[in-house]
Amino acid sequence: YLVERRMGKSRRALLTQLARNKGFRVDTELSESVTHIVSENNSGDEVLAFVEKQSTVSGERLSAAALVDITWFTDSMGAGRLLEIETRHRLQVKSVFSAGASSAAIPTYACQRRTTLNNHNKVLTDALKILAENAEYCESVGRYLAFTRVSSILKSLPYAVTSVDSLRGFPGLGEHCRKVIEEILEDGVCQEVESVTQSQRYQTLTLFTSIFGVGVKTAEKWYKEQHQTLADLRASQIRFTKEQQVGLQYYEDLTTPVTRAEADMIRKTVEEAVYRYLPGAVITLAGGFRRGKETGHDVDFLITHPEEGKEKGLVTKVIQHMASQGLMLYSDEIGNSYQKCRKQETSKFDHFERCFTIVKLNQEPVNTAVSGNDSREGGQGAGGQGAGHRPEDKHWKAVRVDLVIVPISQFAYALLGWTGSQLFERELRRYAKNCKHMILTSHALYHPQQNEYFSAATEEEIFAHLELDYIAPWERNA
DNA sequence: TCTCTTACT
DNA sequence: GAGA
DNA sequence: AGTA
Ligand SMILES: Nc1nc2c(ncn2[C@H]2C[C@H](O)[C@@H](COP(=O)(O)OP(=O)(O)OP(=O)(O)O)O2)c(=O)[nH]1
Ligand SMILES: [Mg+2]
Ligand SMILES: [Mg+2]
Repeated sequence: YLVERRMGKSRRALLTQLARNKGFRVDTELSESVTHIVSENNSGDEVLAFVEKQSTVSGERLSAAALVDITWFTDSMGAGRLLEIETRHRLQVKSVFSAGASSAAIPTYACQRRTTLNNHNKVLTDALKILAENAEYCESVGRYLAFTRVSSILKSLPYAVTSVDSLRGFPGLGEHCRKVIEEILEDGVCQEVESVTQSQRYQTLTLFTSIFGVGVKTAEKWYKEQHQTLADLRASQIRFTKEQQVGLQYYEDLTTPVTRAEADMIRKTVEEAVYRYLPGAVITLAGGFRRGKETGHDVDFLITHPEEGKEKGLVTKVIQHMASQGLMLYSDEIGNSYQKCRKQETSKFDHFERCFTIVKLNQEPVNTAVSGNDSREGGQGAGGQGAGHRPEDKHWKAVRVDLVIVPISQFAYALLGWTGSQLFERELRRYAKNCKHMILTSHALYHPQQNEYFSAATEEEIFAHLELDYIAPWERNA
């Protein structure tokens, strides 16, 4: 396999052709059948990083392939056969651990690790996620966290786990998780996980908690009342909250993943409304999309202004404007009144506004047959006919959108707080408290003992205050 | 035995 | 469920 | 009780 980076498309094609003419096999895809990875003008570390990125999809194991310099390739071409790899051919990997030795200790907190989207252990992490969810359904926060943390460690590994022995020293990985992993490595399934997923309780609570406005408590209550399907709920006499009403009404749309392209379209709409009132405002896409995800359950935006205070009261205006366009299907504004009024202290806090909305995203009329939302009454304007199916002329989609208006002085904290992932946030705050005796929120970082607040203009500065290595947004997929 | 993120409606 |  |  020839690495294109720094070699160039044309030169790579030329060398590939040349080698094949001489009877060598050259693959254009990385796979486990690759024996040599040849690169030109890249360091061993760079090639390794590249290989890791490539092998994300199917988690192939390439550890057998040797990383070699172009000189090995040219020498071999000259000799007309595959030469033994000499030291001068071998690309040096700085991290020393190329030889397969178990590498450095894994740090305890997810905020001390880099977790990108290429998960080499999806089967294992999916299984642990199911046990975590099930613990949540048993209202066991502790067990939920324990399973979730181990799952996150496996997501951060640059290789696929193949033996339980290699798991020694992993923080938070105890008897129970080890047994789960062992069973899956052995025969592909774990009995406990299988019995959870096939249980009626797990399936029903998963369905009910996927409704906006429904948490574990409510799902459990409805399950105990013998409800099992959305149709049951809709046909019942249950008194739904406003959130649950829209959650059921737009269920189909809200459970359909939002694409990056849709996020960009919504950004345009938000920009138009925001700039109308505050032309100098700056809008930043946060949440999972900022971490590089291709899809999400919602779209998260941060809005600020270079002049402190200019942003005050913006949320309401933006919501009202979008509502006047008929684009606001639901909104819940959240201000900043303190439940716990801790001391006086500056205008450090003050205005910080949020709004959870459901917006109407206009779409091109699409021809792909059946799909629909609420099974009884269709959309607003037009006639929703066919029982349970989307009318042909429904040309929009309901999308959850979160808006956060933040004064520039708190922007870095809000950005860090709203970029996630959720586990990354919890771990950052847990680390701050336990290791640094500090409290981190999405507004500030402070030291209660010394009554000191830390200002930060960038996320880098916050990591520095915490004495953590900087972790980039795409490495926060814990 | 205690802890497990923090803040809002 | 696991660590301090 | 729910949301992020
Ligand atoms: N502190 C704190 N922050 C949270 C919590 N839940 C979410 N956040 C932050 C981090 C998230 O990345 C950000 C946006 O939340 P979302 O629910 O939209 O999740 P995210 O965008 O990561 O994924 P998504 O694709 O939307 O499901 O808000 C929480 O429980 N505590
Ligand atoms: Mg999101
Ligand atoms: Mg969100």
